[in-house]
Amino acid sequence: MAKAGYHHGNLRQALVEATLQLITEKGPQGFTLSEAAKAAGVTPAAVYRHFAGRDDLIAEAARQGYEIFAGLMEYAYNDGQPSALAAFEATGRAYLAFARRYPGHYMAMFESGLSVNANPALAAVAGRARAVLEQAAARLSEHMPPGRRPPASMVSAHIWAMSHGVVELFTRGAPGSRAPFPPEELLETGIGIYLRGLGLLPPDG
Amino acid sequence: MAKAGYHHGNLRQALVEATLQLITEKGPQGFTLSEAAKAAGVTPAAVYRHFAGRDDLIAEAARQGYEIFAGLMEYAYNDGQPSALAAFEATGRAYLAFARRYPGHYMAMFESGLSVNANPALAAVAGRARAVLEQAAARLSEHMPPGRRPPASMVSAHIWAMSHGVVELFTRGAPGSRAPFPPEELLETGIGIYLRGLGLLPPDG
DNA sequence: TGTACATCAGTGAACGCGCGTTCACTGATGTAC
DNA sequence: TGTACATCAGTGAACGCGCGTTCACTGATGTAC
Repeated sequence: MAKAGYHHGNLRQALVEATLQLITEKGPQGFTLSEAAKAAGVTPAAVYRHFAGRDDLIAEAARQGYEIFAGLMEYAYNDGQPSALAAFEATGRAYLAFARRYPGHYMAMFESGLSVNANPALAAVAGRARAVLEQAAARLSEHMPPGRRPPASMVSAHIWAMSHGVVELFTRGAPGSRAPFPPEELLETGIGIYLRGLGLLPPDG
Repeated sequence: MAKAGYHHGNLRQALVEATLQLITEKGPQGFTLSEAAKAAGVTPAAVYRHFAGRDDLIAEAARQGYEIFAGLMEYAYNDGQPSALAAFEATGRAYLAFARRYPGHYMAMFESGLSVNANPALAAVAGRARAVLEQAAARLSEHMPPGRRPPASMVSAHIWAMSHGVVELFTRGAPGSRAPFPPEELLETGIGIYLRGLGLLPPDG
């Protein structure tokens, strides 16, 4: 890792990691290209060997984040085993765990204001992550009475919105800050009530 | 408004409005004090007559946002009339309407990373807004079987999280961007399913 | 194994720029008489 | 109504700074022979 010479060895990735660290500390808009270079132990000019600029650096951090995210979601979903319901709940927990464990990636992905669709590689992997959520919702829908079930994409949007809201409002020292409950509990109970509303859990489970 | 002389007349508020405009366009971290001054037609130095710096400017924008927000929520809640349920749903709609109508305020409040508790005036009015949500949830709880009802503060946190998530993910050109449904519909159906899960709406209403 | 050479990652100096912040000032406004 | 004066909001020049970006360069690494 520390090659400590004229050539860095793996500067590209070191810059991404410096960026993630800086985003975690100061937010996606709160740092400069020069800071990232310095954090990686390198001259600002060296950054241009690997990235087009600051935005490109953030985009790569986000891309790696989506990669990890998609992997975690797929792993949690586990092909719908042992049951559609259990797998669905596992993806919810995985969402929150990802946000906690990879805050820099999460911020680069969802709070940097970058346009996912402007970057094809980014759009592809983001789509892969979204597909897991939607498949989980679709499999869940099969257990609902056909006439009354909302579209699977709507269910996945609801769950995504609640998960994201919990992360943003209660995971950091944010506005709701008194943090009445642990985020994990908040999300778990919230999803539980929601699933009961869909008729997928017993009325007073 | 346009006094067009050496003295501006109402520079303080003009600066806040310039700030709101800039936040809407470039995000809470994406503009400078000098830009705000220029947008208000004034020298950067003049800003210091009214604000301690850029953060103070953002804090005042957020404070005014919380003021408007609290007022809208109180108006929508309408003292729980005509029913606890209807009033609760109205606050949900008001939340989204606020985010749409006052995007600069919303971003200053929830996306600027400012610490609400660092500023007493801000903390006070933010608390007032939160109190409306919690009261709405508390009144709703009274209609639930006592043994099984979750705490009112949890219910209000759930709803707040889902509302915020819908705003962040589906209201702007954000990551979920294909925007499968109008945000208003998404929030309304989401809250509906959630309330059904609480036993407050008939199982297949 | 040794030498010559090509490659290219990173340097460091340079540039012009806009930033935040300060300061003595200026001139518009309001008020006392 | 008119004059003198106090107030204070906004000016404009100045400062030092760090930024993004470019450029010719340097020196470490890899490879051909």
